[in-house]
Amino acid sequence: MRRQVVEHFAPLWELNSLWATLTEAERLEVGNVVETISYSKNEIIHFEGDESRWMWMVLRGKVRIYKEGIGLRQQIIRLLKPYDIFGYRACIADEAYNSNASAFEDCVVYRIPRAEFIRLVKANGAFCYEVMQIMAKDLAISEIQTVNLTQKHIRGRLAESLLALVKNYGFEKDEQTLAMVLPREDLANMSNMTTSNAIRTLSQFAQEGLVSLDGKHIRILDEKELAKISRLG
Amino acid sequence: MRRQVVEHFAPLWELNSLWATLTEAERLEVGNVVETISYSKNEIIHFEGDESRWMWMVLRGKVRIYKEGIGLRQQIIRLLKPYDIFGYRACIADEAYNSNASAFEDCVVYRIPRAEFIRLVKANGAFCYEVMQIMAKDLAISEIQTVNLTQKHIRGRLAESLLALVKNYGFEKDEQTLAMVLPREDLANMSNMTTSNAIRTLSQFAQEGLVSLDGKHIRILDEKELAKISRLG
DNA sequence: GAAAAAATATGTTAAAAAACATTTTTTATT
DNA sequence: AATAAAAAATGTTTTTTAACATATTTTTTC
Repeated sequence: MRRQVVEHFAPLWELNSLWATLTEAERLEVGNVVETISYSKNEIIHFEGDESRWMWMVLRGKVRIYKEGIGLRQQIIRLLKPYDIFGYRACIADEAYNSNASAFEDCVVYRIPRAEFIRLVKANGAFCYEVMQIMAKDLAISEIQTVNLTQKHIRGRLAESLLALVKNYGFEKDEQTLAMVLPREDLANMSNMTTSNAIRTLSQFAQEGLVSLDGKHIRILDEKELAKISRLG
Repeated sequence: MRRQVVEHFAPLWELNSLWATLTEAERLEVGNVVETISYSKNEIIHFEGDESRWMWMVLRGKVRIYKEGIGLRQQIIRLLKPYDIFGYRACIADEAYNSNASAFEDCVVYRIPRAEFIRLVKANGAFCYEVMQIMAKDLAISEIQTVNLTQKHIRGRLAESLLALVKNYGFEKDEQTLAMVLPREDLANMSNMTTSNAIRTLSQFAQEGLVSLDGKHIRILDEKELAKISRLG
């Protein structure tokens, strides 16, 4: 269940370069209106179509941003980690959220009312520029993703997703095991394929010695070859 | 061939709400560094991977923004019309352009050096906010596009593209003929399908009375049914 | 205006991936 | 620990769409 959290977290401005741009006065203001909320695994944080009343930041855990298309088939747009922001696009465009956000695992988030976020964007040029740069990166990722998902074949798309997970979450201490444990269904929803095909193709990769599988734990054995498969489609 | 244009165009700040935010001093500055360039049909304006030295605005004609994926297959990201801006994302992210821009037809564009554009963004909050809103809209379009192109079948994708063209360019005086004349190949590159399939599916639509075809001119006869085909995938 | 080139049209075949079906394994619940 | 539920694995069939082939029409070039 969603609930207010009493546990203490570091204030926003100590967490990343975005919030570090705030002035003393702004920090006070934001401190007064920020809420800390925890969600349990798979709980929905916001729905596509909901009025964008807040912009959000992940504090702990991972958040899944996804759209539902034809026949409730899900497309994961982004997987977030601590200190990533979300919901900011809808706030800026003054539109409803255009995707769903759900707790990938138990997690804690900060949320700031839209009005306060927009006030900061308009009042503080450095803050605004930071948000812009984040959005510019997200836009590039989205455009690249469109081409990857439409033009590459299943193997290429799956390899692409595995490499994206490596880039985003890195490895465990062994420098091989993906530091992100996810069900095959999510891997499928990232890669625009059915769960069956994600499972099948992943076992093929294992048979070819590109990865090794231990339940949900994936070890990346041949990153170079995966990159090649991804590149060639 | 690309060439400097001597013909007179209205100054930027009279053209749309973005440039209207500039102060007198900024207008002078920009006026000194803006260049007017004309491109002939299908000429490349910038390549993916080129250093983002300018942000651009269409003055006359249409511009095609596209990416090349596997095997040089093209995906059209956006089709622009006068007063639309492009190349701004790469300038803000301080990255190379992530797509190609080419003249869809003979056209004239303004271009502003990246440094000047960034200076404006940082100095003028209203200008910055306008750019942000444009980017927020483009990001939403890109995310929707990803799901459309990956989940819908050929008929749904083609219907979607036709409706997008209607929305973007409108109709001729007859209120039926699409005010945008484009080869089937571009329609295919918008819709993630082969040219053959765009041609075939378009003739099917014609046979079903949804559109009528007169060479490259497309009359939309049953927008409601096209919307239904698009919606159901 | 004739020839060449490009675009459109349409039929056929092959490849890719979804859909469906069933079994096995893992995880959660009592 | 036993049972139920969920996830993973894997084989088969069907659908979708690309690839290929070829003819026709339209546009461009000389």
